[in-house]
Amino acid sequence: MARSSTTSDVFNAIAETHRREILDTLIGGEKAVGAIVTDLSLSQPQVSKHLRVLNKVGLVSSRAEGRRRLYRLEPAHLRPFHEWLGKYEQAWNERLDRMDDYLTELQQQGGQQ
Amino acid sequence: MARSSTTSDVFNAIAETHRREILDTLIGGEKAVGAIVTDLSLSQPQVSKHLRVLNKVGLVSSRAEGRRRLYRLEPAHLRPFHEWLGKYEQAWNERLDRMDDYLTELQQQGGQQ
DNA sequence: TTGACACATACCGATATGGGAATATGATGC
DNA sequence: GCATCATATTCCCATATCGGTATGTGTCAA
Repeated sequence: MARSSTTSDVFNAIAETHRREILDTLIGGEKAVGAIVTDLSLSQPQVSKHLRVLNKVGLVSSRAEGRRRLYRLEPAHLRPFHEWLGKYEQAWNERLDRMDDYLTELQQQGGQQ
Repeated sequence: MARSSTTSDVFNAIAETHRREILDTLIGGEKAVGAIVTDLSLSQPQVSKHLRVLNKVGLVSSRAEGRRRLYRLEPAHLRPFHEWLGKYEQAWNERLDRMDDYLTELQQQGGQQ
């Protein structure tokens, strides 16, 4: 059965490292598929497929320019994340003291590497 | 091969609907496994396994109390997600005008249902 | 029309995942 | 020790997903 709710929801869309990288590279602005391919050193079909997923959930949109296809970020569709995360802000603040532990932990990890 | 980076990162952990529900139900405070099972109408092994994943990425912690095991939320570990989202705030603001389109879209969807 | 270029799709194999059923572990009370 | 309760773990199957390779589709130039 695997991941019950299929890839067509936003949370699954960003679960993939490569897809997040694609989104990251689009922060700068519109980009053609080929540009993403060279930027991230991924295969062309790989990129096309990931873009398809991102497009399905609305995180990117595309427009044709000649024989190229320009993709752009649609940050408004990051909204579900903001809203979901918002629910945790209170709990977050209530246990802000624990944050220190976490940061220390991070530093230790960084030092170990 | 499937999901290349395995379930051991926060993004994958929150990609699952049931895991998000479990996190949601823990916002109120510590809860025993059995309580989660009845609250969400999931099977006990299902809950245990999801908790295991959430625990691995640090989103929850557990403590034993008698023969029960109480899980609590560790919101500080949502930080990677929070930071990732932060990168998009600028792009977000730059294209705040598009937000209107999105909201309109939402309203239309709501009206159609 | 033909060929090159840019991208999308289809098909396939390997792998990982979620869920169910059964069982193991561990604590409690008798 | 023994039975019971609460939870964790194991085994198994069905399915989804990622990536590669090959091919389709559409656009431009000559």
